[in-house]
Amino acid sequence: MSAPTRRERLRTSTLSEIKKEARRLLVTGGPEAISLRAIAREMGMTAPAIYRYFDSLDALIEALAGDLYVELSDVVRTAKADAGSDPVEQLKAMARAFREWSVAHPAEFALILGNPLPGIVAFQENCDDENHPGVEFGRPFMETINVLWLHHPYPTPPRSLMEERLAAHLQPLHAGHGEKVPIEVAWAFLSGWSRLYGLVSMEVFHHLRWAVSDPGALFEMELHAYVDQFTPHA
Amino acid sequence: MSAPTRRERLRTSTLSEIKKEARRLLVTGGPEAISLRAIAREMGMTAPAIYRYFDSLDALIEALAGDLYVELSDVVRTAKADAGSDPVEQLKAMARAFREWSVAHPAEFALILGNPLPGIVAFQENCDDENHPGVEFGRPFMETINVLWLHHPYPTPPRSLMEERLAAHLQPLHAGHGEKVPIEVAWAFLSGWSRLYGLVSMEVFHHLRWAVSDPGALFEMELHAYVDQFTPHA
DNA sequence: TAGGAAGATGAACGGCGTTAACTATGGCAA
DNA sequence: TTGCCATAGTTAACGCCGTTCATCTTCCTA
Repeated sequence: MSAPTRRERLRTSTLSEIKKEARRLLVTGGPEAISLRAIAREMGMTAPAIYRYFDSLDALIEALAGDLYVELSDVVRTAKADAGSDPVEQLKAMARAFREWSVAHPAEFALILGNPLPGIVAFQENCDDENHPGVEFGRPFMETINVLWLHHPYPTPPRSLMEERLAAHLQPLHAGHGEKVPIEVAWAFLSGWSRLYGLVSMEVFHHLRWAVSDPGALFEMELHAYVDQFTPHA
Repeated sequence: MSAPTRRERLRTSTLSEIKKEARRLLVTGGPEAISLRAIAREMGMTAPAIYRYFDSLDALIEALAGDLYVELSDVVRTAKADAGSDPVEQLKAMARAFREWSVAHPAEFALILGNPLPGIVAFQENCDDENHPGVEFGRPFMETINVLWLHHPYPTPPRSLMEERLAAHLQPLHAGHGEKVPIEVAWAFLSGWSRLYGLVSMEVFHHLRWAVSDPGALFEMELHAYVDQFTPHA
């Protein structure tokens, strides 16, 4: 726990400058515009020097993806914290925060939540770790839905269906989020997340252009329909 | 309407061989593995020769994407035709066919339904044409949901919400599918398609690995939940 | 049968990731 | 203070890539 030496300070500074430049390229030219030579050029260095900091371009991209996951997780977590104490409002705030970040950062979204590049595949491999960024990202959603379930149960598919189709295949989720996640919570989470992801992903990738001129409005409608299942009806 | 000349026959044959080879590269190495030089090498040609057939690599990829859209549309249409006359069964068959094609052809899925490459962006631009492959792909879904709605209305979000959030922004959809699509059908289609897309996309891109070991089972459960809304309950 | 269009070629330009050999430098131990 | 060595950075090179240009061959047609 000693103060970092001068060498160490320089090293971490260069390291983050590399990633900053990589992100700039990502934003301006998409994932495949990230190149060691362009990064080095912009930094006044030569490309091979970067190999002192990353094993390969893929490793750099993987590290960048990790950072982005953390950034997105923070955005979502902050939105939840600012949303008051009503779990339904928390859920809406998190979903909106996720969409807004994604729409505002399409290239970053593409990198971590789109078609995985070679460098990203490895990133997804060991996600059974409970500290993996992906797991961390899902946690606030899971917790909120858990609160909702404990507060007043919402309708779910028949238990028999959930047992057969879901409970038998949840080892990875339990590894990250603990064994005590009720099957109903796991269902509501996965069902909701896939809807959220589908909608946002289609908007970010312009796969809704042919149908709708204001994806944000469609999102709000679907969000309304989703949280509606959690509010008991007369 | 005359018989194709020898030149023309050779040309179309070379053209489709190029695309065949491009797809082989796509499948074995992902979208960014498609390269003119590799295609030419495999065909016993040199790279510049391909410029007689396509303006650029991006144009080739765009053409390939068009073919793949048609292939996927055919798969879905065939599944519908083989599913009998019950619209709910038709819907399930189409959804399953979509998933199966996607899981079996992850690289192709990534190309046409994932993070758009530069060459794909142009492909998405003029999708207000009613013959655009994307519109064509959605048509059998839309038609089936339309039949369901006419047969016996299913529950929807409040009309006021649909009017405000959806009806005002449906010009593109109406351009492709006609003005007469009821708002309830548009809603059920978009809602269902985004769920289907989200789930399949996450499975294909391995974004469910951290949660579920058998995405197919989750898919079946969600499909069940989705079509359930179309079957009137006592 | 002459000529022009279409198909294909080789060379070249600038870009890329990556490796290898080499140089300069900062910080620590003797 | 001196000597050393790990660390950071360099240049040069290899083999990919898309693309352009000038050139050559082949086929079809007028």
